[in-house]
Amino acid sequence: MNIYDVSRKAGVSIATVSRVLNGSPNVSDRTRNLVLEVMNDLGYTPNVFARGLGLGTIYTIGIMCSDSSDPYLAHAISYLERGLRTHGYDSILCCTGNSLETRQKYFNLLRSKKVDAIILAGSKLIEMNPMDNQYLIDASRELPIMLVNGYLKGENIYSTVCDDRHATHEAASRLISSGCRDILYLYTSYSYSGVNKMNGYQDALAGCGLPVREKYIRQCPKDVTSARDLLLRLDHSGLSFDAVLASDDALAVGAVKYANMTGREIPDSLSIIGYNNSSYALCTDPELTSIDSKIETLCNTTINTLMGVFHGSNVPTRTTIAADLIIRATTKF
Amino acid sequence: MNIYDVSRKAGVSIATVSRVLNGSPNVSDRTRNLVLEVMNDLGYTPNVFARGLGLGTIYTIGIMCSDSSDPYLAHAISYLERGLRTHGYDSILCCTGNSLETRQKYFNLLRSKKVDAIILAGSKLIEMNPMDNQYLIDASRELPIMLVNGYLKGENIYSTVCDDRHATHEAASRLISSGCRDILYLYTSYSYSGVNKMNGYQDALAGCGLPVREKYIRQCPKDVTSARDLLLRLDHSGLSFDAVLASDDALAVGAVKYANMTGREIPDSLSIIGYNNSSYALCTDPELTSIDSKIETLCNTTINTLMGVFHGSNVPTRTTIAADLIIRATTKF
DNA sequence: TTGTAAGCGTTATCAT
DNA sequence: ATGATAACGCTTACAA
Repeated sequence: MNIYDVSRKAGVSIATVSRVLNGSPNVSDRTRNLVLEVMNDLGYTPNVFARGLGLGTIYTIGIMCSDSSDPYLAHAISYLERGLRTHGYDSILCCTGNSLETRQKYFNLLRSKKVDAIILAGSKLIEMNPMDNQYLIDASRELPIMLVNGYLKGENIYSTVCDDRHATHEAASRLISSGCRDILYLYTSYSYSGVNKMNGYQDALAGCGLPVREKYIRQCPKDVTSARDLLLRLDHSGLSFDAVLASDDALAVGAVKYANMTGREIPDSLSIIGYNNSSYALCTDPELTSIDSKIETLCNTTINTLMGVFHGSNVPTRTTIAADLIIRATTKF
Repeated sequence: MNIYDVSRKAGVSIATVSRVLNGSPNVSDRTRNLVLEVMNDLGYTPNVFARGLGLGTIYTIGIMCSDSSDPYLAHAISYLERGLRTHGYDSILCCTGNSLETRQKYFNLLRSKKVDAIILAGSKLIEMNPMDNQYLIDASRELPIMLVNGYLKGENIYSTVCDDRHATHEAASRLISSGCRDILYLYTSYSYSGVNKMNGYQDALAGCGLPVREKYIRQCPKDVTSARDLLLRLDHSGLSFDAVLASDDALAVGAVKYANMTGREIPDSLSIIGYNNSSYALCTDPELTSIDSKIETLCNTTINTLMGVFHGSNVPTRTTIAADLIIRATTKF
């Protein structure tokens, strides 16, 4: 079943069928309807390969992420996929894990599939060592590279980022205004976004004349239990803190559990702020104050920018979206 | 840059290049190495469209799900994607939402992309009305249809399901053994899996000589707050219950929050069991007893079955995986 | 408005 | 072991 079958049955040439297929205006209504009807009768669907061969594109975007089961990335993928589809694009998903090597391998695999663009979701996909991102810069000569919440400078590379630094700056400042002095900062990774968040925290302390102490900046695997246990250990070791600012809601949930275990009152004895305003934030008692990183807006903006690139519009290399502080019950303000 | 460039530079025919590309044994080592070297020099990558045109396959599997941001499905997608990739297959992701119409549309879209198989993740994609699944049965003549935690009878349709019925049966039975008499059952959807879970609950009650009461079987949107509020309302309306068995951890978390708000002791005054053993289960105090539905095993089995189908092995139409009851602190056993 | 025919880059089938 | 060439099914000039 191909375009020839349709053309034969409709009594027109394959060129005409192709025109109908591609919505060319140079077809009479009568012919168009005839062809459409035949297509329907035959249950004809055009062959994408043949089409791709001619067009050099398949209306498919590659999406890379480290792990699609992470709630933040899962939402990102969901929004990206939905958004792309409304523009008539499919998505090939690629979860790369955390090794640079496999990431490059999958990146090339996507390129070999002739995807029209590659979206990198999550700032963990950008390496801190500039050399390690060279493959992206090289590839960007051939196809647009879109970064969701990550930044990399380059000719055909477009970044949409959340203003994480400003967000944690505000969060920490408000903790300080509400009387907190010993704010523990919990983070998981040193990504573009991770560094910005940490800087915001540090700037806020410095801006208020408070010391930035190494001991109050702690790395922790991104899961509830690890965070809870870390805080129990820190507490046990004699470190005193009256607030926890976390780079992810999972860590903040761990802080709530630590407080519950040790009998500390939230927010009177311990204030807690999470990040991402995920469904985790509503799981705890009291519910988490959290920074909404606007993942949906981030994804939609990324897609709009990409469509702009495809249409040759003049689009910004970098778009910054402001985060929102969602105030619930783990803070005194 | 194509196969002609390589053939010219290597001084051989395109047929020979193609043979090298496809690992044909009918090439002398000398020629093979020569061609390989030229390919490397030129940075040549074969064109997937042309290849697909000839082969009629692109080593790509379509994955459909209702919503990739649901934690259960997000994990499923992650496992499926990873597993397929280890077998050399790509995945095209398609989130369809809950309307049958868009589902059919996307299904056909995947078919038109000539994917080698379609995996339907989550039992919500199978309709209760058999007529509405006809499109799957029709399509299964052309390509294998794989169901993850859903069942549909058909020639080329393969199901891998979790024994949900047995799981809730055991959970409810143990609640009863531990002294509970008024077990509230919370569910979200009437899917294949949803119905099985409910039946397990009902059977357990009946098996213990307890009445199955309509009032104790309640539908609820799959989010923490809705579940909490529903329970508050039921409590307020005078319904008395001493246990909650939920079809999803999110609902069970809502039950914990209800208990916290009303001051009911867990598990002494209220026992709670969730489903899926997701990260939600560790967010609450006390932590949730939950049924582990073995999503990873489900996905891996699905992929193994699919590879079996591709290789013409004799594979089972339906594979059932047993769930595990993970006992934590919201039950008296 | 419609048709003809030349690509597009592979794979596969013949010969040799 | 290698080469020539015909598919594969579409798009797109160019002609009519």
